[in-house]
Formats: sequence, structure tokens, C-alpha cells
Amino acid sequence: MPKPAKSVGKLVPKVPKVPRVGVPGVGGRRAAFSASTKRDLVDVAERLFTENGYAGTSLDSIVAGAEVTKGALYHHFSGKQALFEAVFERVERDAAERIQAALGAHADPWEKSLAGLRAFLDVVQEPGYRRVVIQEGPAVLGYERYRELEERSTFANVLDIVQSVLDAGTWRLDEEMKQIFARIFFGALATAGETVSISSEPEAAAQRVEAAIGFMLSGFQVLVENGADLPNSLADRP
Amino acid sequence: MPKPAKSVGKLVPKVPKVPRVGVPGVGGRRAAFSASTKRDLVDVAERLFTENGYAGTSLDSIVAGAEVTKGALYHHFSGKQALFEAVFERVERDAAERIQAALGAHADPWEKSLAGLRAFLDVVQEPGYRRVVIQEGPAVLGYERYRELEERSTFANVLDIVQSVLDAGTWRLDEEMKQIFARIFFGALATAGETVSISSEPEAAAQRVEAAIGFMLSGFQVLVENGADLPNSLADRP
DNA sequence: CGCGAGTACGTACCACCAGTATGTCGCGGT
DNA sequence: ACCGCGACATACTGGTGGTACGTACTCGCG
Repeated sequence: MPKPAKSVGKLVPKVPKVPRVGVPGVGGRRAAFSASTKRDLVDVAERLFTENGYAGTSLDSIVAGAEVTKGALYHHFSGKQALFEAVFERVERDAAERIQAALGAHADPWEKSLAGLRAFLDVVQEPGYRRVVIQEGPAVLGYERYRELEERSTFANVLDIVQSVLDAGTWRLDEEMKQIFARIFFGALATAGETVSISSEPEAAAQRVEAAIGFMLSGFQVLVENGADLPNSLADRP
Repeated sequence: MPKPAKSVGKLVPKVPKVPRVGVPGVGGRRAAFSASTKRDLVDVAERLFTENGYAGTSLDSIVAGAEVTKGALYHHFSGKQALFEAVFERVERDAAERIQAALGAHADPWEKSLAGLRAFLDVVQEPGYRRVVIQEGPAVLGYERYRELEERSTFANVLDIVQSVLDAGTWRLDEEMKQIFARIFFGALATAGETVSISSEPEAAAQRVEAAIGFMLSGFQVLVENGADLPNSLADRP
């Protein structure tokens, strides 16, 4: 049975639609419109993903919010996941920049780590960062892709801090070991941030977290300043 | 336009189907069959969720694997999420029991924490635990529900360990503070476990992680044994 | 200035999938 | 013996991600 040639029936396009952003200056207004469409999509997607999560956000609602159609979305992104990835990268980049800014001034590694901690605790309370990066990032992107993206943004900052702290000691650690330390700290900070943002009084919780991590840093500092050996295994503990 | 009463057409049921588990002993074979069906569903769901993730697993594939139909699934569970939750709880419970077992023997808090660390690093390399609990748990269940379930299983063990370590010091901490420390450690261990299981040589990575955490524990220990003050804020660092 | 081509979308359609409504069978209590 | 209810099975629906294809507008080139 041949498909009845299903009458495609007069594809009447939408009303031409007013261009979506001004400044039609030379150098391709076409391209400018396109970029603005893409940005709008990411904007709306970020909002909706943050509010309702990945699975709870339909592409229809996104394109409706951006006042375009799925055709536009699939022209700019290969699919829902790719759109999420774009949102993820932007949220990440913003966070990394904020942390970077907070770091810049300090030379002393301990003060630097303290400033970094505070900046991170701030960032991690942003709903967008919490939802998109911490909560859904690993599940949606898969762990490998997640780490790949994280590698060169926020995690890079944590690694930087950890390195400067570790290098304050007399011994030197190989790259692998620094990575491990940074990973551990990153995980600790992420859940600490979650704890803070979940808490009924975030202010007090943030104080406690700072105290706890500060305490751990103190332990670190004591060992570093005393030039303690880094054990190869827990077995060397007296 | 009245719906044409769409001929429901002879609901012919499946072949009676041989009962799914033996031991028809007294006390309700009916209930036994039912329980075994439920268990089969959770078994298959655990396998598929672990392999393909939550979104990548269709209910059809689950019921097909369990050799039942969606009717059975929706009779036992209120939906896909509830089924995932059942899987989650089982994976969690198994993990908690394993850790519990590893803990039991030791009295010294430092040895206890060491044993707990090793057990946790073992558990966290299980694909099921990684995928269901660590990776997808927070995203699928939502963070509050996730913590609610976690509260009384694996996390309870971590809390127990942390408490015994912290109580070894001269000072006492309030519950809140212990919770914070436990959270931080839990997060650190989780990402450490991820690092290990992602690594190309998990053995070596596990060694490094043990060394790193052992080092941090040493710092803790030094502070505890010297009766260091727990700062109320990082500001009191000299 | 005309025009061909390609970009930037819009429209219609499909496959799939979670969830629902409704049916039936047989165990188990009476 | 019987019948109520638990334990499923079946058919169907709405919604959703993805695709195939069509069109208008712009930009560069002759």
C-alpha cells in the first residue's frame, strides 16, 4: 500500500517576524540575528533547566519561550543533550570566572585557599550551578563527559588552589597525587555547598562549613609546616 | 462526535504461565508468587538501570526482562520513579551492610576509619552503586529525597565513623557540626571512589587515594591529639 | 543590479514511551 | 460452593524527542 502521498498542504510560514536584536551594523546582520537566536535558546534553556530539571523541561517549552520553533533549535544544536551542554558550559564558565576573580589578589596560599573556599561556597548556592552542574550534570552528560568539561573550568581553579597549598610544603608531589587531592577537595566542597544551600539557615551552615574545612586545612598546614612525610599508604600511620 | 465505542475486542489473556517460584508451602503461595514477581522486577531494573541509566531504560524492556507486563509493574509500583527508588534502596542497603561488616571488629577509631575507608572505596567501585546511587540518584530522586534515603544507610556509617574519630579528641562537637564533617567526608569519599573507578589503573589509583585520605586523617589526628581548638570561623587561623 | 546558493529557520510527521483504564483469572476465606 | 479481591494482562492515549522536508531572506559574485 503506497503511502497516500500525504498532502503536504501549503507550508505557510510564520509571519516574517521582527528581527530579534538591533544593531544591524555592517559585517553580517544575518549572523548577528542567528547568534542572538542561539543565545536566546540558551538563556531560556538555562532558566527552565534550573527550574524544572532536564527531564522536566520539554523542547517545546524551550522553543516557545525563545519564540522560535524546533527547526531553529535543531539547526543550532544537535539535540536536547547538546543544548544542555551549552547551558552547562556557560554556567561553568561564569562560576569559574567568579572564583578566579576572588583568587587573584592573594599570594599567600592559605589566604588564597580561604578566599577560594568562600567564593566556591557562594557559587555553589546559585540555583543554576547547583541544579545544572552539581545535580544533573553527571547524570545527563555521563561522568566522563562531565569531568571533561569540568576539567578546564571550576575544577581547574580548585586544582590551582590545592597546588599552591601543597607546594608550600618541603616535599613535592607528582601531578597524579595533586590531582587526587584536588578531586577529593572538589567533592568535599560540592557536597558542603549542597549542605549549605539545603539548610534552613544557610548563613549558619556556611559558617559551620567554613569552620570544618578550616579545621581540616589547619591540619594540613601543621603537617606541611612540619615537613611531614607523605605516606605511601595508610599503613605507615603509627 | 461520540467516541465510536472503540471495540475493546476480546481481551485474551496470556497463557496461564507457570508459577514463577517454587516452595508453594503453606502460608499463601499467592503472596509468594507476588513477592517473587516484585523481586524479579527489581532485579531486572537494577541490571538495566546500571547498564543503561534511568532515562536509557524503558519500562517495556524491564517488564520484558522480568517476563511480565506493565500491568504487573504498575500493580507493584506507582511508577518508574518508585521502581528506581526500590532499586536504590536495595543497592544502598547492600552497600551499608558491607561497610557495617568491615567496621564491626575495630575499637580504635583510627583503625575503624581506615577499615571504613577501604570498605567504602570497594563499594563505590561497584557499577550499580556508582550509577544508581552516586551518579543518577540525586538527579532522579531529587536532592531532598536522595538525602532522606541516604541518611539511614551508607551515610549513617560514615557519620558513625566520623563521630568516633571526632569523639577521640578532648573537645565535644554538637550534632550539627558532626553532620557537617560527615557530609564533607562523604562527598570526598564519593568523588574519590569515582576517581578510582574511572582510572585506567584502579589499583594504583586506590593506593593514591588511600594515601591522600590517610594524610588528611593524620592531620586530623595531630590536631585531635594536641587538643586543638575547633575554630568557630576560619578567621581564627593565626 | 540580478541571481544563484546557502543559511536560518518553519511545518508536518513519526516512533517511542510513561502512564491509564479496564478487563480477566484464580486463590483463599467463608 | 461461591464470590471478593489480589495479581496480573491488554489496549489505548498524550506527550516528547527527533527527522524530513519546505521556504524566505540574505549575501556574495558577476
